[in-house]
Amino acid sequence: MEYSEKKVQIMEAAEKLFAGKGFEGTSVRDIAEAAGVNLAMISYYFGSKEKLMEAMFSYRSESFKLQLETMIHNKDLEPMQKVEQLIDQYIEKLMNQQCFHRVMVREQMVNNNGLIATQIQALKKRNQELIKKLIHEGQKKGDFKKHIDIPLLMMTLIGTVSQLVTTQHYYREINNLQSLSEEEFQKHIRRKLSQHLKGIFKAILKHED
Amino acid sequence: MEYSEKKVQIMEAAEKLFAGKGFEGTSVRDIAEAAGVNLAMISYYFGSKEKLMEAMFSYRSESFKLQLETMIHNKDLEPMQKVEQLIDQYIEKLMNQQCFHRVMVREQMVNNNGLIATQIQALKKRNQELIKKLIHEGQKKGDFKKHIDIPLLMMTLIGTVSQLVTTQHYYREINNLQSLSEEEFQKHIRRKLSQHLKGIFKAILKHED
DNA sequence: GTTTAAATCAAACATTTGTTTAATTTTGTG
DNA sequence: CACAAAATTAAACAAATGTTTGATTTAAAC
Repeated sequence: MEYSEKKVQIMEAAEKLFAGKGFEGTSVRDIAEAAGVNLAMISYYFGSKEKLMEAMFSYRSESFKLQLETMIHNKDLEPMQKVEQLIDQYIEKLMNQQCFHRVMVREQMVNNNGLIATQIQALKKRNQELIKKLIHEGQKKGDFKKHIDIPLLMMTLIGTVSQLVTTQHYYREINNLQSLSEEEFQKHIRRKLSQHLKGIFKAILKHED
Repeated sequence: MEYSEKKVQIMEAAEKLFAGKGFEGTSVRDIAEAAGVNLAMISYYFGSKEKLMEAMFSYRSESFKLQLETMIHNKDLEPMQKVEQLIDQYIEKLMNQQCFHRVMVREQMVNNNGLIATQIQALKKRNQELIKKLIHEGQKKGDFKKHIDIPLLMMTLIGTVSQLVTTQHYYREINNLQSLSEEEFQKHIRRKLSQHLKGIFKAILKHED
């Protein structure tokens, strides 16, 4: 599907609303108003509300993929450095697309076997493969421990970032960070998260217990 | 509010539906049918759909609280043992109330300042206080490191469990666990999670880096 | 400038929504 | 049994929903 300016306009408005109020909680009229287009344009361009959601998903999925292919084959980086880059990339992607992430969190809770579930599954599988390669490489080099539960490790990476993104207002309050500007706060989160997760990964991948 | 048998019947049906399709995605007629009561009974008992949600939330919140008060003051347990019990209790609560948890995940994403947001905030604060006490005790005894970011640590605990609960079908597939019965699979998850999180906590609380 | 297709619009469409009504049945109490 | 309160029901309600229609405007091509 090609994305005309108007289409993108609608998809981005829809994304924001879906993130805040959910798919069912957002009316087509809400979307039309937020996008500044006539109500009928949504059916005209996408066919239906459901198909708008699918289109938005495809649109965002593309830019949500981690860009690791070249980095992975870089011989100048230690495995641990690569893992750290993976963590930072993941944080970056997720923090930069918080709305889309919220939509994804909602969607993956319903185990429908529609187009969107398939897309989420594909995204997950792709990232899982990448980190698997990375860790196996480190194990072969003797840098990492044997017997690492990679899916569980991914749960911790994704889960921690996701939890912070979806409940950041709590985090902000509990840490008395209201004085920070929104931008400063976002930077603060990224730095903290990066540090925290790298520590966890290092411990799991390297330390003996 | 007192919970008559019929009220509980309705709340539990609603919980299950809200978990699967969200609040807005569930119609009052859906709930009535699932609970086996007449449509009008929901307004009759609860006043409105919104108030039913709030009632269900209060009802479930009560049994969702961690029971740690007595354990915390037990002098026979090492701080690390207490942390491990905290982890296991958290896993237990969340795995036993997966539907309610899903509803909570959805709700805490919308930063409304209604009754439900307040209840979630209270729950979080309570658990946060408990673990704070626990960790400070361990630090005083010299068992744990100084400078631990407790809120972030909670993000990892809650986030990891939550991520696994909300995407367990994906986890099951990637690990080729389809042959297990549902019950066996749930047990498998608990064991794995417990082991995994205890390792992380131990590393963060004890290891120097 | 005319023609043709695409884009935009207000209005209408049929359903579904949450809630209320008013009548009926059940239950508990004397 | 008689009576009152509570519980249950089918029907109706207005409002909101996603989608379609048919007319009108804009844009592009010749």
